[in-house]
Amino acid sequence: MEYTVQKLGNLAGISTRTLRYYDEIGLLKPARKSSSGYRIYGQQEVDKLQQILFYRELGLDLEHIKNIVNDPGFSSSQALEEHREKLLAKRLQLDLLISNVEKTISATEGESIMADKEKFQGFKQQLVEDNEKQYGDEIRGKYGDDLVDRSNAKMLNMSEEKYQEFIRLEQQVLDQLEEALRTGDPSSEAAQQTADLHRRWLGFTWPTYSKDAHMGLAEMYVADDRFAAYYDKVEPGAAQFLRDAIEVYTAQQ
Amino acid sequence: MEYTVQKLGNLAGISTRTLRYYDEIGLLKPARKSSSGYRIYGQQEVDKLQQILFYRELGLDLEHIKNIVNDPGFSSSQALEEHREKLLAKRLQLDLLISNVEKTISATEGESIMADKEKFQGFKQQLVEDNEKQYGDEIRGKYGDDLVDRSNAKMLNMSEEKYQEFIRLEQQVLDQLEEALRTGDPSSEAAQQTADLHRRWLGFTWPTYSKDAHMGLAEMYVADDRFAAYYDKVEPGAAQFLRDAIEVYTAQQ
DNA sequence: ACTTGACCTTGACGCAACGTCAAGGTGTAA
DNA sequence: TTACACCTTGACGTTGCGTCAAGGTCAAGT
Repeated sequence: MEYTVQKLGNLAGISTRTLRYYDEIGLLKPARKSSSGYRIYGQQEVDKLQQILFYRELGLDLEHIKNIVNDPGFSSSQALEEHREKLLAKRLQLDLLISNVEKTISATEGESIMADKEKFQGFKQQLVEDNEKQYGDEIRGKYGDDLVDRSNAKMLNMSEEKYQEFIRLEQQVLDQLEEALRTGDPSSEAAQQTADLHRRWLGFTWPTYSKDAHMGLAEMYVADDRFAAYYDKVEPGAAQFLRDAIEVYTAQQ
Repeated sequence: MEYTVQKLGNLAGISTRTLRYYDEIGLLKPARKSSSGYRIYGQQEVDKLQQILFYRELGLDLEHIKNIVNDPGFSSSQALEEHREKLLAKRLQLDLLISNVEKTISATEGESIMADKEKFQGFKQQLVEDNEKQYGDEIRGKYGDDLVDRSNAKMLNMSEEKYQEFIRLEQQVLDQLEEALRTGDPSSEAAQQTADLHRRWLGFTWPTYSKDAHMGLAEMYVADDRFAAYYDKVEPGAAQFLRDAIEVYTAQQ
């Protein structure tokens, strides 16, 4: 039996465009071309197409399929195994996505205040992850894996009331920082109060306190644009000012 | 604070190209442009970007995000709910994919004969599904839902030994059909034997036998290119011949 | 012989969300 | 002034086709 594009397309349940495309990328070439240039497929091509569609159903991309069906020596089992890994990873990601979306939905239902909170939570979580990626090794090297992990866990599992307190305190730090900035002096009473508030604020997310870690974080506030921006919202230079205040604070205690 | 593309990019952890793109599609436009044409973003834009990235993390496409962040009246909860449905559907599909890939892998491990078998299984399954889509209503209307469902279930759950028999019988049908074709007569002994073999072959997948259903399937062999192609592999016209033989067979019994 | 109408061809744009050059203007520190 | 980092717009590439568009081919009916 010989088939033109449409015949084969109907047979296999695919469009003629798809067959032209497969020809174009060398995945499935017709057995021959008629005198007028028509693509003519034979039985071998039908069989091969069946293989191709089988692997396509499994979600492999055409480049891999090309290798599998054209190169008999190609390890299709290895390709499938790799493909499986990719799919599993994709599912993990998808599960995470779904749980995040659901969390967001249930938060949105509970009024917009909660929505903001959840948004912030998500943002925090992302911050933690980003931070982990960028500074993870460094901080872990300095303060140990355990501290970092416990800090993250503590933040993400905070209770509702604690969270409200945490938020209030955060705002207080910002307010106090604004006032302290007007003194222009990092060792002023207002500035030192800011540093103290900041220390208490840290208590919500850090399992233990140490001057070194406190100072290290302060340094990061000026080194990392993302943190700097958070405090510079108050006023440009606020992050630097806070860092200086904390330097005095940690030296005094 | 004001930000150029790179500053904002670093702050948010995205590329400048992404910011240009968001500007281009009207998702996030800079607060203003400097005299030399530089994009300048302000605090509002930073906040908006944060929202955008939050929803992006949840996997929403930019078009939806645009609606959510630009149109305050837009129901973000509805968008999220729809998004959730889509994700769940995706996960179902993914689960199915993974199970198919794993089946294929374990089949491939048990030697290439098994690989062929599984491939065929998959193909059959697809055939059943396709067929269901195309003729489902029609057949179901004619013979009842139950018969169709049970036929599918029977085929997909066939035991290993049964399956081997099934395969052998299938080959016998084809061999016998080839021989019968040489007689050129659908009522010949050879042709009637073919029809009988075909009947027995059906017994493997059909829960009950009826002449009507047998004849109906034979009609489908010539009506549907996919089935026709399967038998026309033997020789062009084989499907038609088989149909004719079955017509005689069912009339005689 | 001529006209439909169904089939075939190649070519090229569109899709989502950017990555990645390329060519050229701008800002600033040495 | 020279370097160098930063900015701009423009445009192609990615994946797997869908969807026209403009134009040949083939069998059937008139």
